Amino acid sequence: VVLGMIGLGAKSGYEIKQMVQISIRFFWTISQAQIYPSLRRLEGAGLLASHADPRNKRRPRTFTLTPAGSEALRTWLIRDQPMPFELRDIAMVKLFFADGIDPAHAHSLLAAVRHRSHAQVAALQAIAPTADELAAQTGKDHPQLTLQMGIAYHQAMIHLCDAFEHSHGGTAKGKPTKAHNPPPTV
Amino acid sequence: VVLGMIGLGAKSGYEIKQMVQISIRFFWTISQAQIYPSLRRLEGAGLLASHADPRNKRRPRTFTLTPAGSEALRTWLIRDQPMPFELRDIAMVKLFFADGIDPAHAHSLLAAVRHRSHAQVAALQAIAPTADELAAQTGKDHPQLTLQMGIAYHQAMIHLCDAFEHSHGGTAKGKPTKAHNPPPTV
DNA sequence: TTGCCCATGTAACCAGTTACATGATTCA
DNA sequence: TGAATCATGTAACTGGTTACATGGGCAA
Repeated sequence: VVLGMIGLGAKSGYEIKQMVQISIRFFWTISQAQIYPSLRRLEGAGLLASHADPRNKRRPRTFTLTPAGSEALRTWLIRDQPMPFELRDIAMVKLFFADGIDPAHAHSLLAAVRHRSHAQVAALQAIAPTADELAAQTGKDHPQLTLQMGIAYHQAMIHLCDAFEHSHGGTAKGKPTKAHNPPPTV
Repeated sequence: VVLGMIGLGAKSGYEIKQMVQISIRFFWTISQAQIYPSLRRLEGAGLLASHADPRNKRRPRTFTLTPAGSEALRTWLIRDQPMPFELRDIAMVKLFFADGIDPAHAHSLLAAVRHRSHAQVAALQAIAPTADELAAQTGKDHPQLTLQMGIAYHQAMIHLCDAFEHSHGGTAKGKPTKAHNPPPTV
């Protein structure tokens, strides 16, 4: 990820963090505390070159890919390696066990899940213009693809929440509707 | 998860592991090495009671929920807590950066992702009968819901892979088609 | 001159994993 | 009697996090 983001134009650790935040955070996160040690390791391995601004020491060191770094990134990308799919979602765990609680609470759990997916869709759609712009200007359209995958996932979740609710008596009259609920924590 | 699985009828650590494997492993995993210490901790906290078979020491100790354990599970399920969505998917990371590699390799990466989702859908559909049976016999249908969510996710991935490929020249003739590729590692 | 954002760095911790070790039971 | 499966247990590691610390530049 670090090499990839520098390949896409990130120059400092700080910018890497930001780019992750507005691009791949839906399916990959990286904490700031990992980035700086990684940069040093990659530089030590000859995959990155840093150019410190001599006028001051604290301003962002700018990193660029060395030829070896470009090559390492490329070979990693094309490598046919196992790609395990790892999802950890407490919401789904709770939903799975939700037959053990009363229908009212199960209903608001479902509402919380739906609400969360709504929020995720909104957050992802907010960065869509950036991806579209990138595609229009440079032809790089894979970021659009991964973004759409994120959106599609949460739209599917919302759809299934709705379908499940309808199959359970439609307007649950014994229950406060979601509109009156305090917004569930996400 | 441990309390929940025992609530659903798992009696031993071994059975918990198995139940996770055939139910929630799509969105939550738990390694065997965690389970036994957890069981002891939960028993120490008075949430579980164990009944060792006196005739031999190695046979599965059977655990049951104490009233306090039932209550703890229930309050956890209805608790309005943050439910962060955590996905880590190397495949999506590679796809995101795939504009940096040549179209042929990008294409086979896409094929690998599609193939993986196909496999996931198949694996999930294989356990659908179990969930259906549970719903028919006991009325517990939330496991069906979470299962469908897993399936829907991967179907959406497959759909987007196809759409993306079509938008990129349809039958990529410069490329071996997926049918001729060795099955990509997953 | 205060406060906020940019930017880097690190110590301490921790959840969870891999790998290994062991023993009982069942079945061919 | 040997292999496979059921079943439990633990040591060692590790990838990653939180929290804290620092310091420069800029704008009100």
